[in-house]
Amino acid sequence: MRKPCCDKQDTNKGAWTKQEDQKLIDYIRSHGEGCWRSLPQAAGLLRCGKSCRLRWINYLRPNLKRGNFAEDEEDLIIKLHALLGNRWSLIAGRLPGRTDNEVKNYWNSHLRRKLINMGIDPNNHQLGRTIPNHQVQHNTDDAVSSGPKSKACQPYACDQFKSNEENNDQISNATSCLDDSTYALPDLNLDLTMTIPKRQEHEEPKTPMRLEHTNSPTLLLFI
DNA sequence: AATATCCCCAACCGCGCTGCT
DNA sequence: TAGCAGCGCGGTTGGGGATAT
Repeated sequence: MRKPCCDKQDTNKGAWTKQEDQKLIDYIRSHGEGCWRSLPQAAGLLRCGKSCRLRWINYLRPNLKRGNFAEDEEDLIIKLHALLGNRWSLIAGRLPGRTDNEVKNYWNSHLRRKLINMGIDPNNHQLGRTIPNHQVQHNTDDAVSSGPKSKACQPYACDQFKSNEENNDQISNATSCLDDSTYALPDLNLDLTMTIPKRQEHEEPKTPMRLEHTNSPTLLLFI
């Protein structure tokens, strides 16, 4: 049995107060991010470290964009979701000032519905068709080296989409508002190079993560 | 104006990954 | 190599505001 991340009896839960926010901001300004487990005590907060980290990353961090997503941000999220599935942190990494939580919430509350209304299955980015098994071999877990976490979403099968596009009038209608010329993966010209903001000088450079996608360019993610 | 329902989003929870001993 | 601690991620929840009746 895993130990809880903190002694929950002594921690506040729920919405953060302005005083708590200020304590967290002050502490991180003078000591920097990190050591989340010991941070609450050091900062005089009755919160668990996880809660502090989340509050900082999702709300208090400087340079966060608040408010509505621009149209180009929406398009980018849809395209990246088609490629990466529910890898919200990777998707958010391509949207300056946006957090994974924000992107995830926006997807679930707006973009999912938008795709559904357009007749597109938001889980696999297909146009309302069941995907034959042999055409979804290159799923997210195969394409992106990571653990067994991803279970909700099949990435976009570009060859399937192309064949649909040739034969189905519905498709051009449904995808028109997504800018057809860029929505189809083979033409997608996304630079998905990702860099770690702060790498210590003594650290070895990480090996790029290779995303291989049938009929699509190889993508390298430096993480 | 009051009540019900819907929807958004901040926050929580559990689990996997990584690094250290 | 195993065990542990800490961090990060994705899924889920619930409070509260917005909207409908």
